[in-house]
Amino acid sequence: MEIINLYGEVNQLGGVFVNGRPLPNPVRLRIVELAQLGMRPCDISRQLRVSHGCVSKILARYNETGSILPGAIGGSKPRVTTPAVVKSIRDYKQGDPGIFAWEIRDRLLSDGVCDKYNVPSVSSISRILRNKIGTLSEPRQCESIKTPPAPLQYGPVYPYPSYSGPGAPTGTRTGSGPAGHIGLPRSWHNFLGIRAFMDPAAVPGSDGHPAKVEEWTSVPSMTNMSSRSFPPGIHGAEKSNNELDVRFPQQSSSSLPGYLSACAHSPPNQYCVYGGPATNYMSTGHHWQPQPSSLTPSLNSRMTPSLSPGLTQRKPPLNKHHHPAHRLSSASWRHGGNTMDVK
DNA sequence: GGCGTAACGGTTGAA
DNA sequence: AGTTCAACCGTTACG
Repeated sequence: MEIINLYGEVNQLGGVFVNGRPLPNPVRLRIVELAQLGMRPCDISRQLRVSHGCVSKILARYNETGSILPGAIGGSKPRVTTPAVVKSIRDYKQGDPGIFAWEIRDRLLSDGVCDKYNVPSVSSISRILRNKIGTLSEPRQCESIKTPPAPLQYGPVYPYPSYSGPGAPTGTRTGSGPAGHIGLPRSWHNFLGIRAFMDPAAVPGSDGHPAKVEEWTSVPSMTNMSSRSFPPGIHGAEKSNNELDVRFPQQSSSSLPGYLSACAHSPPNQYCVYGGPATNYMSTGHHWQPQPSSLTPSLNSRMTPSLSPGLTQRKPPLNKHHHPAHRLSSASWRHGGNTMDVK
């Protein structure tokens, strides 16, 4: 694979990508737009010079979640050290300053504060004691000596408090199955595309979080994409991409509101905020707080127009079977007098 | 030829 | 401060 510069590589189609990093939102948006215009995925792939696997994935995700945004990269599973757990630990510690971490762990279980799936590990408890309750007392040096009576399973800690439903883990992780977009393993994902709809106030927009756009702003040519074609309000998201020499001509007829709503599931510095302040579309900041019914976001309701006030009506989900008449030549095509130059 | 997806190597960020 | 781990990414190759 040819390395064209510090950041970008070139795929087989000649498109530039950054390994390990999501495509810029404008490109993702463009993929969905083109698909909604009836262009076949293979043509989109060629047109945007994005691998068909990626096109397929993005469109599948969009169909699934209603969001064009990438998932949350990095980070860890939702913390098990919820305020309630910390409070309990504090209480235990206050009640018995000499209590050991493993004893706390046992008590969390026996008292029902946690279940076996979300009980913090001993090391986590130790860290809590050290970092959050450190001032209470510190007989901790003994903890490494006083070991639990039996080897406890410190394995994965499970993100969902008291989650013991049918899908409860059987010794492995909870959350989604492999590649699940529904039972998303991290709480961010539980409201993929949902939060911004449900709680516009939770979409702070440009709140000072610096968007990590440096790579893409450096990418020489993300295959000629232009921000012109994106709906108002999304422009903030592609701000950085304006610098790209990208050329997409037509004013997009598809406003595709809500495409970017799912940025709530991305951390503030998440690269998905390519363009920084996408004020009304992107939520920054982590939203680890419990999400009501978050495990089963209604994907059917995700596109409910009423959930996206002020935004134009969502288009229906993409049809998997595009009408042949909508096939577009990859050479050039016109929209509103503008011509898309493929090369 | 088009499409879905596993494998792969990479990035990221909380613990 | 550095490491680990598990999430995600897009590309590639295969069926």
